[in-house]
Amino acid sequence: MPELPEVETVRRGLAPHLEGARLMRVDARRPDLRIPFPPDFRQALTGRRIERLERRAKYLVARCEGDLALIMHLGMSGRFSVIQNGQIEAPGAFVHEGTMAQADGNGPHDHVVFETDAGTRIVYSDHRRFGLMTLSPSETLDAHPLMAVLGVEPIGDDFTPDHLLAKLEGRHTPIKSALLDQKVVAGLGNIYVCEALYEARISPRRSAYTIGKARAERLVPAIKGVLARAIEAGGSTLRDYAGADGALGYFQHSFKVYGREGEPCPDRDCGTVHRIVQANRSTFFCPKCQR
DNA sequence: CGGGACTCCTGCCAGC
DNA sequence: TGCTGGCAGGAGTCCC
Repeated sequence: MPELPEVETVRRGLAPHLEGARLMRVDARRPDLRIPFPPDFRQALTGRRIERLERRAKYLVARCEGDLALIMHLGMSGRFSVIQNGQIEAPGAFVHEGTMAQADGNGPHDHVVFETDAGTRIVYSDHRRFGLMTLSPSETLDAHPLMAVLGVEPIGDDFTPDHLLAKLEGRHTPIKSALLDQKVVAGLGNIYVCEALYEARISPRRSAYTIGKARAERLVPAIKGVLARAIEAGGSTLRDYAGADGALGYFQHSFKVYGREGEPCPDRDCGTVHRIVQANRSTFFCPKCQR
């Protein structure tokens, strides 16, 4: 369940190890994750230098020399471990169900191993295999089918109340579902949508097209604020990382409503946090103050 | 064509 | 105690 802030935290943790490094060895231990690895995956990447590690929505993109981009998605359980001199030096990036042992590259869920010219091993583990890795020409990355459908970045200047209103026009789906649609805004997941709607005091059940200007002007800053604080928390986790368990991710943060069914409305103490199911996903909200 | 249901996958945990 | 079924969900696909 990494959402935008967790992916950004992973990017910041991996960038020092990947940017400027050359991949000396690339090993995919199985034919696929959520989608098959490209047939030339290993061959195309081996020997190539990575210039930049970028993030687009929940995707990581390694921009390589020679017009090649490596597109990566963590799915729900994807994580990276960085191993230097046989020791795990940097966080494994993301753990969401308790604490798992750091990947050493030999575990049953260690699916991809990169080795750089600095002698660093970067191991991608993903026990549910909802993640993916694929390749694209770098120059036409935005036209890649996975990228072309994505809406604007919620933390960017293009994400404004007016932009959101235009995207929601005519959409009769609940606002909760609309915000999970990566075409509307790219990078939100179940948890931060619940949190942002709570902060903006908007009911997750409200039809998207009825949001209106005033609510949109609360919702957009709420989304940006929730994400910014989560990125900040991830950053401090990275800085503080000192060889503990390497766990990064949601469960270092605390949420106001997500997972808090039955608890009192934390900010306004006006009601109780309820859990409902929308589009097969749990939604947590306070029916008293979210309208 | 919009929108909801379904699907992939595996670890975990409540409940019997 | 040990098994089982349900649940978690990102995002593509399918169907009404």
